[in-house]
Amino acid sequence: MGEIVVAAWALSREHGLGNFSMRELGAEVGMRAQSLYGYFSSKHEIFDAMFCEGNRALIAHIRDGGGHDDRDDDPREAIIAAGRRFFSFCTRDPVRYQLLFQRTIPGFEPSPESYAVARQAYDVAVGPVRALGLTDSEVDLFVAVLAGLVAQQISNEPGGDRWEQLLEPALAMVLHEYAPEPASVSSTSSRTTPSTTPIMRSTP
Amino acid sequence: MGEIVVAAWALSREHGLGNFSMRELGAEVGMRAQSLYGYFSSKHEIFDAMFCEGNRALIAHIRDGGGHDDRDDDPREAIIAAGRRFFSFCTRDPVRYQLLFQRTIPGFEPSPESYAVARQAYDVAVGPVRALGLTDSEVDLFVAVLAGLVAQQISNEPGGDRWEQLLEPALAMVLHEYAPEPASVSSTSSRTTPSTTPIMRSTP
DNA sequence: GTCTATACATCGATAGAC
DNA sequence: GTCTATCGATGTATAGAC
Repeated sequence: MGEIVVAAWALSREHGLGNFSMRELGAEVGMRAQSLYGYFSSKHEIFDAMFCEGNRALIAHIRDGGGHDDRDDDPREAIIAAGRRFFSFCTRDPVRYQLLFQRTIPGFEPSPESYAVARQAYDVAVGPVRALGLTDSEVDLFVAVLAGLVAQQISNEPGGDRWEQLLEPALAMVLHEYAPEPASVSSTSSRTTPSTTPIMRSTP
Repeated sequence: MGEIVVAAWALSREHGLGNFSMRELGAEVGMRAQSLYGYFSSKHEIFDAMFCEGNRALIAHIRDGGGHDDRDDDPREAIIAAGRRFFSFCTRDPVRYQLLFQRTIPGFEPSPESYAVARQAYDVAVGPVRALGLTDSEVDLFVAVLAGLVAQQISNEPGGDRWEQLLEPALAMVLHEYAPEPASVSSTSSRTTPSTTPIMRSTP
């Protein structure tokens, strides 16, 4: 059962997401295609198991992705660190990224159970940003910037670091623009509010 | 020939990108599936024609997307305007966006001819940002922010404006952070360099 | 639980007649 | 140029032996 999902990931990384036949997948685990239907009632159910497992892996990767760092006590450093972990999670396995965030398999919709895991993963990933007390719109902007960097890296230079190098300055830019200055070091800054008008959203 | 491509777009918008059979496409233009091979030697060649046409449409949309505006004399306003045009181009036709920028059709690679059009479209779209004299990395950041907003809008709220509303503040943020102040209005600003260190890139 | 065997509709694609 | 005929492969499904 788990072995089938592992083989499905392997074949997807080899030939592209979902580009494997049931006969091929069966051969990979020493079965005929028909026997797979004893475990999954359709190919989409296999995708659903992959989707669920991928989101669980994201949760684990964000949570324990590098042990505790003293700098995590600084919420800004925690955000950068979480961003790095999310970025590496996506770029190190573009096929998984495609299944989890692009969802391009025709007709595939995750089951309610798997979708709940995906929502949980989102909450975990976005936690450090929320902890800063930003508005929903500002959280949206954070996530969009990170998503944009990931998407550009994967589609334009898979395996490279051209956009990964922009991660820290980009997140620092958003922090600099929208997060209140930390009440430490020095209070010489005369500015306590964001330098631009707060972002307004129409949909609450 | 053009009629076939039009029908391919229509079917893709109806059933998802590429989710049409040659038989279905043939029926749409009053042919049998086999006759389509007199115009295109494979289904991928149809995708290539769609890809090429989509990029030509992008070039046209960015160039004449709203007549001349006096504010276009201000390079910052020109950037915001170009960003808006790119955003609307993508969100108004998510299937086209998927073909041009996600490229999720298994095994499809655009021909060199079509890819050249795509590069030209990129140059046109990014022109206003380049005109500001930013580094390549800063241009990358601009594009990534815009790409992230588009991706989030399309995948999380197609037809809505939750991320579209972030477009102007987001681009203003990048301008505020990386572009020198315009030499107009007042010179009271003591800051003439970006507030953070310039972005460095490893790959030249 | 997995096998063999068989089936069906559909797919992209090709060959050859007209 | 468009057709008929046909190909191998696919996802899905069922029946029955071991």
